[in-house]
Amino acid sequence: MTRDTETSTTDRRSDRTKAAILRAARERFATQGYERTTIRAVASDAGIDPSMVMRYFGNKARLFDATLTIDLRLPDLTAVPTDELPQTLVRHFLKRWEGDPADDALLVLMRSAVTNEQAAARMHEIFAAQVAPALAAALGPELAAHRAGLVAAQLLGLGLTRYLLRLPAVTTLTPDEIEAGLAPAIQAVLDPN
Amino acid sequence: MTRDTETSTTDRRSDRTKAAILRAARERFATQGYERTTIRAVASDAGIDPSMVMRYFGNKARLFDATLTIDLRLPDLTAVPTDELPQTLVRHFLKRWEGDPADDALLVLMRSAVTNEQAAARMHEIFAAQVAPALAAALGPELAAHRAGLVAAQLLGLGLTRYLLRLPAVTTLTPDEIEAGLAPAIQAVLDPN
DNA sequence: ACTGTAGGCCAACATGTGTTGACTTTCCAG
DNA sequence: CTGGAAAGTCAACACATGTTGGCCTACAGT
Repeated sequence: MTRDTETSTTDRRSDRTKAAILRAARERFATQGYERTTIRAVASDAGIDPSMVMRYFGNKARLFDATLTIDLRLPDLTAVPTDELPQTLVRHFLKRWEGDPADDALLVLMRSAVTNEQAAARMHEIFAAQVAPALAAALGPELAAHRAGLVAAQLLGLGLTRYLLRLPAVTTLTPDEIEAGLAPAIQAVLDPN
Repeated sequence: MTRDTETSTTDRRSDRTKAAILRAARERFATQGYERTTIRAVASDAGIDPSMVMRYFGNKARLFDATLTIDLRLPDLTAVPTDELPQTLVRHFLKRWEGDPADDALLVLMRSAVTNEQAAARMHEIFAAQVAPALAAALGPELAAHRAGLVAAQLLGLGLTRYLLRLPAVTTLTPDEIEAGLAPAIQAVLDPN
């Protein structure tokens, strides 16, 4: 598509198609989930032959796996005052998702993790590696251990109902309304009493 | 299995196998979702031939549809004091799910609704027909209209993380801990301020 | 006993899928 | 120029799945 005469260090031709495959795969997995996404469709989106997908990623499961590299990009929660923590969280996820939910890897993952063990396992990893530590740093380890799960439940519940199920009662709310409604709820979960 | 010499009014032989198919289908759809559930597997579970499934239900989509008759069995929320409403809700859903999540139709539906339009539409119906009115009766229509979605998000978020994704941080909590942690959160969502 | 019908089984078809291997084209190093 | 590897295409295999239609079997009504 674009001119590419500028040869950046390692700019093999395969890198571009590999990237195109990944982009197409993310899109498909995101909108249709693992089972309904076909190698043929991904290849077609990427403008190449299905066998290329196999050459670069081995098989469907590994392609899927390559798709699931996720960085929640959580801000440093120790820098925010405790009482602003809930709204910071809600705002952070809303911001991520309001852009283009269809290619946010976290939603991709949610959609698949519900029926796919591999994806569910990856979800556990992400929670353990990113969410839990961030909350532990902000709240102290004991409290976080008991409450992090419920916080995740609330945030994922929002993602589920608004972006995957698209429940009208949730999609009609504005981001501001959601922030105003949900932040106090998360605050309540975090309150130690 | 059981003796059935007592012929209750309309006890055709087909009714039993039809019921067996439905039971098997619920179980499969619940644990594997729509796509990964095969007619052959359902038939095998029910101990009959795949073609029987077609005879009774026409096709896979209609079998699925027959599976989705859901009654949340929400208690009469007007009978509970407003400040006990959240814990009543949390307890109600926990009770339903703690029994055998695998054959609770609501979880079946959630699992499928994430990738299946038909199921998602049914989810909308159930929310509109059961959750929204119950909350409207207890809270008044205006408040309910703005908050019911977030309440649903929180309850479904619980179901998602605990029973579908099985996040350790949530599965390790006891029902009592969940009730104690989540009820105040829902209360916060309902607080009009 | 006879027969029609509902309940059930079997074998096959059509299709879509993941995956493979052989063949062609591109393109750069020597 | 030229050879050989990298990048890509093509056609097919093997298999699972939804679905169909023909056949068998039990059994209730006559």
